[in-house]
Amino acid sequence: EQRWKRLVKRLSGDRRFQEALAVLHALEGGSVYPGPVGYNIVLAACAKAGAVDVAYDVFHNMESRGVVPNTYNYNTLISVCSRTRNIQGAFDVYHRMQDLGVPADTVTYGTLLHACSKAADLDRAMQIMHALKEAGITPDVVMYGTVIDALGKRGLLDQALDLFNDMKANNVAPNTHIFNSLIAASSKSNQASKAFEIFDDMQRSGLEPDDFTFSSLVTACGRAGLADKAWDIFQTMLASRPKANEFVFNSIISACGRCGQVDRAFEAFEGMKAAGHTPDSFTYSSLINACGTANDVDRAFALFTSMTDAGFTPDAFAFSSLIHACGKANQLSRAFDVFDSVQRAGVKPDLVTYSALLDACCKRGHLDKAFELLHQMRSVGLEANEFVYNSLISACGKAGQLHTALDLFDEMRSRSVTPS
RNA sequence: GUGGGCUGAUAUGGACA
Repeated sequence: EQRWKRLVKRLSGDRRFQEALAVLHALEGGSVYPGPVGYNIVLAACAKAGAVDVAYDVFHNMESRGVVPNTYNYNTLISVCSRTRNIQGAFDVYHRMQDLGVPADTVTYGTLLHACSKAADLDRAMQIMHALKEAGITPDVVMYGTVIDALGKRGLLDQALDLFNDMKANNVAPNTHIFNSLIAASSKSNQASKAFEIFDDMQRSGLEPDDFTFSSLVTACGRAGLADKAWDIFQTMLASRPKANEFVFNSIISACGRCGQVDRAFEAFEGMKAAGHTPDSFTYSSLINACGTANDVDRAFALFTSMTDAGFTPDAFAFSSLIHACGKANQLSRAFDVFDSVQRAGVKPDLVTYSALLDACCKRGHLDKAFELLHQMRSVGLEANEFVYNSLISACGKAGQLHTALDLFDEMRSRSVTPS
């Protein structure tokens, strides 16, 4: 009886959706009835794979086979829209289920809220929250969590905290997700002390901090320049939870790097490997950055080499970090060498790669080279952003080229790039 | 009626100031 489920799961997990459907069709009229559950396994796999069109096909296929979609099926379809930031599609599905009298549940609302959040439509999310309360429905902990997290990601820490209080006033008990979101929100808003307040609150509530908690805390310290505090909390955590995951290690490496603590960053790097984790692209670019921040270009290059020796393909982040390190140490020709090697490595330089090099040129007063790069990036379809304009304008200013600076400023405004 | 299955929320890396 469970065999067909495993088969359908495996097939749809391998993106063999048509074969999965064929299995469901073959079961029709037999002794087992996969029904909405069977189709939802396929739908959920489409959602994970981001295969929107296939998901709709599966949904229609289910209907045409006389299987009436239930709340779960509609929820999954809403989730598909949500993942692809198709907020309109999500609400269309919701309205359709209302029209057909299929009851919405907490998951429906939670998924809709998540859709709003992914599409950065916080007003709509708040409207839903209010509408639910008007209808006498108290949002559950996941709904609160979704909106709290969305607010935090937009830098609206105070509103996130307001909602946190609102949920407690409604007797909804905060869980680990909620506290972790708030700690991450504090980190994003560069409020490390707030992060620790929430951390204390979390422990007073009897909840165990997890890897999410610690990586957010460490990141908060790193952003605030609290090197020792980052290291402290990391060490304390290791004492009680030696099996921290790679996120935690990457976070401490990055935090140490930001604070100019290269040696600690490398110590954590060793600890990471000793813990059995394979360093990933986050690890390497954080380390390169750590070297760059400390003006140790040679160490950055050595690391870059060991990274490729280990069979790792550098990505645009690694290259940009290396270019930035060269620029910061006034090694412009080396920066250009790296830039050339980007293309050779088959990596597409992106806006940040260009702007790192362009800024290095600007800082050295090589306006000609900077404008050449501007031209070059435009020729591959990359437009200048605020960072690029700022670099150029400030370099023109220093070089006494006021006309050019003003022209750039006008151009920037006419393209409605916000000056800062 | 009850239980179960498929669906929703959290953390890490690069450029100007």
